[in-house]
Amino acid sequence: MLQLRDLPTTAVLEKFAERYPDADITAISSFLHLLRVATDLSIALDTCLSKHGLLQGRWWVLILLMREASKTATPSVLADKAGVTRATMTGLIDGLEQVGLVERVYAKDDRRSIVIHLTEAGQAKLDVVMPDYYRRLRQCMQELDEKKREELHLILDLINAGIPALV
Amino acid sequence: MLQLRDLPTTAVLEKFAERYPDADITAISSFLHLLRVATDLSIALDTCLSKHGLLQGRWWVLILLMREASKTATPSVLADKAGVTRATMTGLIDGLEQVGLVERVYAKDDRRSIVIHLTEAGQAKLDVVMPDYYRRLRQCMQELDEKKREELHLILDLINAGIPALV
DNA sequence: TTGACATAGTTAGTCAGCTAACTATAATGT
DNA sequence: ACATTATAGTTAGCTGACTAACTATGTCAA
Repeated sequence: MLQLRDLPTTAVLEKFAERYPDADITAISSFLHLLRVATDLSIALDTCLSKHGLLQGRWWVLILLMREASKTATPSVLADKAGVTRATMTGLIDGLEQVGLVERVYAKDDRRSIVIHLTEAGQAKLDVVMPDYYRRLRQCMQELDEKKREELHLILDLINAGIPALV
Repeated sequence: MLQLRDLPTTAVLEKFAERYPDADITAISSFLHLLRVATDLSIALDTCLSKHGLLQGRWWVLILLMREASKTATPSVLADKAGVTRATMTGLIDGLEQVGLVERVYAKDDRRSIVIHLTEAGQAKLDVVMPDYYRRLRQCMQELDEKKREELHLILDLINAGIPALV
């Protein structure tokens, strides 16, 4: 995703709207603002995680495993939940297995399938990363009171409902 | 950016909050919701642009050039405004130049520098892409009234101000 | 004035995503 | 029962970001 360092001013958008009458200035402005803040958040998250030797992909896999009572899941399920292809998940698991945070366990009932297991080291890594992440995130959002958080939730759902119209 | 197909329920977050007391459940929920909607928007934008043979990077370069009265800018300035490295901008310009949407013009005053010029074909491409993009975006955001757009703006600014705390 | 540093753009190599094709195994319908 | 189809995971190769190193040119201070 681009970082959109230089968002258009209203004056620029008005100029564009003269040439392209379909332009809805506040819609464009909201859209770009949303993309920009989200990109900056994502970059900040990566920076935070990289201090612990993780990136978003691997970190998310660990979290998905921790959510399970058995601390295990198949690569296919993990891929679906993380929103990546199975091929990408193979790579993420390779990386995590090499540093000992997860292990591949071969299934007996279906010999095509394997399960990925969160190791003790993987859980220990989360026990360091998550408190740090949660503490930082709390600070990041502290100026947003509960009312604003609810407003945001509603607004995001409205935008989300409109996404099919964009494609 | 991950696609976060499977956001945690409040129940899952409460479970995590037991183990990690710093967890601020509505902050986490807002954060992930924002990232997810923005990612989906970005993917939808790419889908829309790809119908015109563009991706976000190249499209944004064309827009930045069109904003200028001279329809030109240097690669360095474009890189800064698009939030990519100069190396990446070299590649974006290569691609745009190959299909004739921009051209490199060698500067006389500073022989290190070149300027990138939006060609007639580049302007013509924008004149097709932008109305389509604006029309779709208007539809996508149509359920968001002006009041909600202002609320969103305010909320995003608050979150943005908190980002340094996340890094 | 000239040596050190700064700036503009490019090149080479890395990385994490992707698609498409592959192997192995399981499930299914005739 | 067995040929076809579906599923699980991996591999190979592509892409568009990135960093680091490079060439060429400009700037500035001793």
